[in-house]
Amino acid sequence: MSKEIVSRKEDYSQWYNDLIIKGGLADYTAVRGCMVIKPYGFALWENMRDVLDKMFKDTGHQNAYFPLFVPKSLFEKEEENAEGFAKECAIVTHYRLKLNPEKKGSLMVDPESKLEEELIIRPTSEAIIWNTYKGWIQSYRDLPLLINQWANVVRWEMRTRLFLRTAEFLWQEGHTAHSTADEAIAETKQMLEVYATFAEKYMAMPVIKGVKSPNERFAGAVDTYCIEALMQDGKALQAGTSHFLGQNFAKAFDVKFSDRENKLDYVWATSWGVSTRLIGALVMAHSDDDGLVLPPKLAPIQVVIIPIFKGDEQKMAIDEKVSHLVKELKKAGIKIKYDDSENSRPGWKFAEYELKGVPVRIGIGARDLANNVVEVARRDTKEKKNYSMDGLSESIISLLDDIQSNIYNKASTFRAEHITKADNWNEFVQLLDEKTGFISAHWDGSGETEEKIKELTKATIRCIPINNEQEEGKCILTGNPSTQRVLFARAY
RNA sequence: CGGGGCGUAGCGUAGCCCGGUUAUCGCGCCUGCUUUGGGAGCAGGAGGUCGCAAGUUCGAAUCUUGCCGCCCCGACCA
Repeated sequence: MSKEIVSRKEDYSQWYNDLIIKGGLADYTAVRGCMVIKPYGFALWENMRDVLDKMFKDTGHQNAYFPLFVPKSLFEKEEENAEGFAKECAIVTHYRLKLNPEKKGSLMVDPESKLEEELIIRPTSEAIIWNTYKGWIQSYRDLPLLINQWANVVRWEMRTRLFLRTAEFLWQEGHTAHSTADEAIAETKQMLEVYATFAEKYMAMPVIKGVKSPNERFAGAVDTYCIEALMQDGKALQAGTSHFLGQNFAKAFDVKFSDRENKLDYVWATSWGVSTRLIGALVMAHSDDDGLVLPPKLAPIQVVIIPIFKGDEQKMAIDEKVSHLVKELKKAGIKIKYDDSENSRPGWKFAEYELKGVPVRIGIGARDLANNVVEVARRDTKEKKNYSMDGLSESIISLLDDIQSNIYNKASTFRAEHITKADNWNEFVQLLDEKTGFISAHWDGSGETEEKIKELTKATIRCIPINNEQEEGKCILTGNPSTQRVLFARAY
């Protein structure tokens, strides 16, 4: 019973923490603001990573790796970017410790070891990468340069939250260089599509594709494209970003190329990334009061088999039958676990795998052997049904597909119900407070108005949706003329 | 850095206001038996610098002061 989780309605934050800690994904550590990702959580990340990595490679990208440390002089070259991250950097100033003469058994920073130049632990890698690209790019023949890196980064946030905002997190960051603005913009949009496809097809999480307002734009970008997801508490979550960087970094790092006419020009850049935050999004998008609900396409365990038996004789008969089933299901490409551990009883296992979000559970006992059936329980609806053992792999595959689309549809319905139009200020505030979710409203396009709305309501412009419908209207706050609605929400 | 709260076994906690035997209870853990189709039952057992330091006192988990750490709310943010 110690593993019971707090209900979502009672305490949303506690519910979220319980899901992650008791579901076995991650835990806090001794390090401030950092977490340890446990094997089950990491297996989930690996599955996500594998899918994304393949999508990147299918769109012509290659992986590489750049240093963790960024010398301060490089870091500060692109001013806007440096300023944007200045307040959340971890900095290496020394390289050696020594015994503390005043306190036996303790160490102190050796003042003699002060670095001539401080090293910034990357909060993002544009600086170190563009400094490297300078040496790689001379001609249009070297372009486009399409590189991705899987790495960890550090952002010294004031307040942290498992997966959503930790001091250190894992991510991928793509950094590309192009000979024309159009090509770079096309790349930015292409990667946004990749992210959206991943979120919807694999995470079963509907997202809105859009462009950030100038206030919310990535420091150093010309345009920031994003995918925005909606969580079950009605708050929005930025799930991925793709930036068109213009020539800002090329100019800051002096990266020029000769075009076909032998004219020198700065290259055009993009960067794009998603992080372990996606795990937080996944957790919040689908889970319920019984625990995690993981989409079959990403679940580390898709099917768990639990034997129910009295005595060794029954156990052996079940083992024998299950070994054939496991072989059959594995052959069909299903990630399966047979939990025949005798340390815990069936009821405990049922609850445990529900907590862990395993999409399908198969129960098998002496009774089932006699009838040539298994009991199949699906995590999303908690429905239980007997399935014939004959052709089990086919029926399980179609069940997994069904679960995948069911949880997508559920999230999709929820989101559709939580995008609401507001046409005046009172309505806007009331919707934010009572209905939550995305509010579609007119905005006069000014940064001050956006800032003011944020101050008054804590809502920010999540994005201006791509291919947004143009419509005459009046700004929700100022009444100034507006040409389109944008999406507001309170966000993580 | 501002406002609030908390630190007692691996986890969650009672006791603190009003100082007094051997620090409470639940989960978990260990041993044994019985169990096993929705988080098992019984019996026995192990496990504690009561966050740290100083002070008051015959006596401190409890009172005082200082420090440290954590959580929540705000500013910041993928």
